[in-house]
Amino acid sequence: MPRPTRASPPATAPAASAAVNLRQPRRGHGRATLSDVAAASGVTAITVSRYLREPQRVALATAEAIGVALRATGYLPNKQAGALASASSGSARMVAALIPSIANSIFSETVQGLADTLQGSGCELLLASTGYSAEREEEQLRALLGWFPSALVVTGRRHTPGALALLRQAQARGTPVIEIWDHRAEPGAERFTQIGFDHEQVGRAMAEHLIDRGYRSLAYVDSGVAEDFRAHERGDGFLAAAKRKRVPARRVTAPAHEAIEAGRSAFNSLLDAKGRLTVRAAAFANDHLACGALLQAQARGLAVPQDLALLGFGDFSLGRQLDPALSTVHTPRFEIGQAAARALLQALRSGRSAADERLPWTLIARGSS
Amino acid sequence: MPRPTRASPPATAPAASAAVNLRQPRRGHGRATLSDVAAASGVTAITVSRYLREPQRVALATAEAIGVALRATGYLPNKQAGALASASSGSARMVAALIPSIANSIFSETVQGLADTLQGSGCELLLASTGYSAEREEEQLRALLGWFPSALVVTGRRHTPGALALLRQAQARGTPVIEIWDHRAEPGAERFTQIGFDHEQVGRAMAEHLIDRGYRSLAYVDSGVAEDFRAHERGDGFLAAAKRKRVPARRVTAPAHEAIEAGRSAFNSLLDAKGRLTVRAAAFANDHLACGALLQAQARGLAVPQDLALLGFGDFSLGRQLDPALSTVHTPRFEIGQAAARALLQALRSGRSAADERLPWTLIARGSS
DNA sequence: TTCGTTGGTGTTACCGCTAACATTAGTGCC
DNA sequence: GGCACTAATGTTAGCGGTAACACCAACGAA
Repeated sequence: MPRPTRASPPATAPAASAAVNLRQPRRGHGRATLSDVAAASGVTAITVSRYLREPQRVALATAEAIGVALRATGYLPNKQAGALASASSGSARMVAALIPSIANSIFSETVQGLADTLQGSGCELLLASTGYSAEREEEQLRALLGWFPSALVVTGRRHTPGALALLRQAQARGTPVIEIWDHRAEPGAERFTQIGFDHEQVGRAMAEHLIDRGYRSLAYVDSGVAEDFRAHERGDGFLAAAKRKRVPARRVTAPAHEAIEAGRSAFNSLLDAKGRLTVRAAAFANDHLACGALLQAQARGLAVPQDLALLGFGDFSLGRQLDPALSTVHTPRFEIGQAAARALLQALRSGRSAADERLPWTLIARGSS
Repeated sequence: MPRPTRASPPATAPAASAAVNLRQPRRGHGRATLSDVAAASGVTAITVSRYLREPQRVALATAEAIGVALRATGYLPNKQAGALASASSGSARMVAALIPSIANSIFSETVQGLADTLQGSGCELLLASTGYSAEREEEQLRALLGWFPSALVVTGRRHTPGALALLRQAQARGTPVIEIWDHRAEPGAERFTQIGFDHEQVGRAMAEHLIDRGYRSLAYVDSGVAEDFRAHERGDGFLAAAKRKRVPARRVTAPAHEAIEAGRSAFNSLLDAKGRLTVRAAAFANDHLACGALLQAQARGLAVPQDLALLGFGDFSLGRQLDPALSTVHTPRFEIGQAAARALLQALRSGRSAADERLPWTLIARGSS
């Protein structure tokens, strides 16, 4: 019995005093609120609020009464209100993530890693995809920021000036900002936490692998998606490494349509006017392209890797099943999501910004190179 | 220094007027608010609010002043506050989606369809994955409901009693609830909008296809994930159709690990003690399983489809590239997301609950059957 | 006794925004 | 001129919750 009669003021006095307030009430949405629970358990709203946040601070008897009332009313806290009342310090948190494409298995696994790790931490995931467009990224970022996310996850380190300003503001206010899938030690001013790896370095490793295997005429088949910056950077690294080793190498760009099909057509750009191969080995922006090229090469009667060596990127299941199996670069796509979630939870807890994390990738030589 | 002197009232009093309200203000988060914009443009907050929602209702001169102030302050509306103030009627909307697994390409494309179609409609996507667990679904649902989403998208029509109650409550309050990936004309009480197709019917079609091709001894290789209800239902339909046609058929269950590998082991359960095939044709819960089995069969020197016919489900890219290409059922995975988004936007606009939608699938006979 | 402490709870104000209603100035019309 | 009517803006009171502070009884120490 938490409280005796209490002052008992002119409680709920009808008729008398309240000549005021004949205004139409703003009907709620029908869900139980804190006050409903409070009324049902004979305390005030703040006590229920305390019970929910720090149960050990209310008396045992009160706690039990509140517990009963909570169950009876089926109360679910309104996180909008909670977040509004205690900007950021509350436990009602939302993480906004922006990724180029959800359907792409690369990113879907990253999102899964994020979602799994966020699970149970009291953070919900607000997701948007940018379609590899920096403008869309800015637009979406603006939309997501309206919800006052407690942390931001964006893909890559290239953003429009507008997006960059928004991200910097958020960071300045103490909202962790994490860039995933990229990691580049750049000097420059205030940066964001990066969780990923260096794509130029991967490109170099790809070139070196092919050169080590003895191929002396190379191509990098780049992604047809103009704003797939990471693929382009791998290409930069590839060409730079080839140049350093004085091995001829060129870059061709695949068409932008469905990737396996694009790989098939990309194969043709490795041929000269008479249909003869112009290179001995090719590296690709992703496994789908590489698989398309592999299938096309075989369809034209070429032997892989004798006539043409192929190297992919991503380690998708398809490549493992072909014959020869595709040599490729395995990327920590799930782990990037996990690490981002861990970093951001850590940052939220500690109040300090999260540390960069460089995640390992591996070049897996299978039959195609 | 947790607390200042306190008790000593005139403490730190700035002498003059305000003897009241020496309470510490609840510092905001540093972002510009409506009042900031209002102050900067010489009007009150409500006018700015009106300008943002119904620009034609403020005078031209005022509108211009506000426009300038908006840009100067870099104002971004706080959607939490907006949603709180105008429960549901506001344009700040959030759609909560619950899917079994984001990494699974089936669902990731559906999420992409959802996200793409929601894009620009002023709805943001709040996403959670359940890992194919009904309990986790309920838990996540509870968490997501805290944000008062304007609409709910859940996968399938099987839910825990608790989740069902929550969904029904939400629906009763006017929140559209959409079940995707399933469509089953069941009598029963108040149902939710369903957007998908009938899995039992697909299962029947799979059996009939194999029987039409002349196979007279069948198996359905079910998903090892206990709560992949839709896969089980396809199995039910498969066995029922076989029974009706008096063709022997049995169900085996694949192990729950990585799907291609699981398919390889599932293949073994089609053999008898002496390693001889016990069936002439097998249908699978998904393409990954089927591909694994196909590769394993070929590895053991069997001819597909002469010795064993195989039929998958899902139409993943891998199956198209194998030799023989995998016969399968193509599903409208992207379209389901699109249709769900369209339906829910429509429901939000009209205030009426959305109509069911049965989406088409197709059985594609390729080389493996 | 006196007073400071502590545990448990209530009061007030406010987060940022919008619904409902109020107010003011201008307009057209008899 | 008086009056209803509209356009433009303001005032007030919330939405549902929590921070800051106030209050009070029970208790222990001086």
